[in-house]
Amino acid sequence: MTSAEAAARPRRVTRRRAQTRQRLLDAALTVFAEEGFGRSTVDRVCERAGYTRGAFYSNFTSLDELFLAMWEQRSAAMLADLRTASDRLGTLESVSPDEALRAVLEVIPVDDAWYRVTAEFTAHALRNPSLRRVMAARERAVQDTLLPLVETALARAGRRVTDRTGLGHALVAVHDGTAVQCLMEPDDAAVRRRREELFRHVVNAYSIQSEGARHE
Amino acid sequence: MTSAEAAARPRRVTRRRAQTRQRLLDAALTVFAEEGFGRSTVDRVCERAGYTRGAFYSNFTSLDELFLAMWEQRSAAMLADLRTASDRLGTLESVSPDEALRAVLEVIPVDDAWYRVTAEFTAHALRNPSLRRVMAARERAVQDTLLPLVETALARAGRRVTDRTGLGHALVAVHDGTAVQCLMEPDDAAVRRRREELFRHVVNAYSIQSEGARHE
DNA sequence: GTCGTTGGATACGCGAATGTATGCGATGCG
DNA sequence: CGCATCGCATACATTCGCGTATCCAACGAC
Repeated sequence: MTSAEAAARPRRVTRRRAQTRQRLLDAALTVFAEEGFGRSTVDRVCERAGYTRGAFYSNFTSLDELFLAMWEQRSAAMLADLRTASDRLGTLESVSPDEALRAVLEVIPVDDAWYRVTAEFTAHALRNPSLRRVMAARERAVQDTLLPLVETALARAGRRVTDRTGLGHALVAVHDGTAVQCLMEPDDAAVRRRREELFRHVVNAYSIQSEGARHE
Repeated sequence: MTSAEAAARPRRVTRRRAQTRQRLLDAALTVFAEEGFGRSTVDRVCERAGYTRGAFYSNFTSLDELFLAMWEQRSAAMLADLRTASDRLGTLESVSPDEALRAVLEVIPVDDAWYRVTAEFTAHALRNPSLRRVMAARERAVQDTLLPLVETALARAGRRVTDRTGLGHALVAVHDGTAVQCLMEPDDAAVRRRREELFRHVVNAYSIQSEGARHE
């Protein structure tokens, strides 16, 4: 319901149709990552997916629509992974904040292609009010998924979050900022360690030792 | 020396030439911010600058070259501003960390057009090894300028930085991450407050009360 | 199997952007 | 003041990408 494609005519989605649509979406990720969204063309996406432009225009009306659809699909998948990990961690008895952090960072891998696309999408959204709203909604969803997990892990370590919204935004900002750094120097393990370190610091800074908790 | 244009033939740079070159650079910022780098064309940049394509090809060989030149010029200017502010703060007697933070944040305004371009450039650099090196160098320069300033301000508050490189990278990451948030919701003052708050937290997290200092 | 429908390929015309080649006024130099 | 070079405009050929219209094959219902 988030995207606008629901407004089109209610075309019956057959299996065949769904497959080519998906292949186009997958190809789009690769092509956008390689060429950049602005320099990408319908031709290239189709070529990569193994179709011709006829298939494209039968499934999408513009590159923008494909881009948005792809981004929404991929980030929804990422969010689902996050929820799964969150549930899994929730059932465990003892989870240290460090373990929780590691688990989250594993689920949200700093994938090269995906982050390139995200960077493009961000730049694109800065120019497009409706895309801005999409991104804002996504950020809220991420926070809603992430915060309970973080709070649970912290609670087990005897800490309580002081500023929920502050922490939520901080986590997203830190993720975005450090992800770029990781991709800029992909072979430097130190960058990733610093990333983790920064997350730890931030989580600590936005929480305090809760009164009833005994230390260690 | 950072860019590669020095490899061209040593063309005498007359005043006239420098002017049109500069106007093209200025126009590029606007156009790239409005249309996105990928969607920008030589035509549009020239139109905006008040020239024709002849002028462009007389000064640059490609849009990529113009983009890089523009980015380097603007970020060099920003760095110069930062140094100026740093020097000015250095001469003052008492500067609280908060004041220093404010001063720095004012010098690095989250300018809409500029940050859109930065986002584009980042995305572009993620795809281009040589641009990556340029960005990495720039980040190092920012850190080299910023860290002394932060350390001085902290020292006056009786604090000492524990992990310089960690703090440097953290500051850049936080800036990038929060700048996006500020631009996504430009009218929301709360976002900017959270940004400042996060900076404070990070600076605190990467420093400790130094031994010889008396509190207040 | 037959027929209607659907999915995608092919063919076409068009506009836009590119890069180059050439022309011409402006500018600097003696 | 005249000449040579410079700087930008103009003209041109070409390529590229788009969107549509049409066609053919695969599929599904019965």
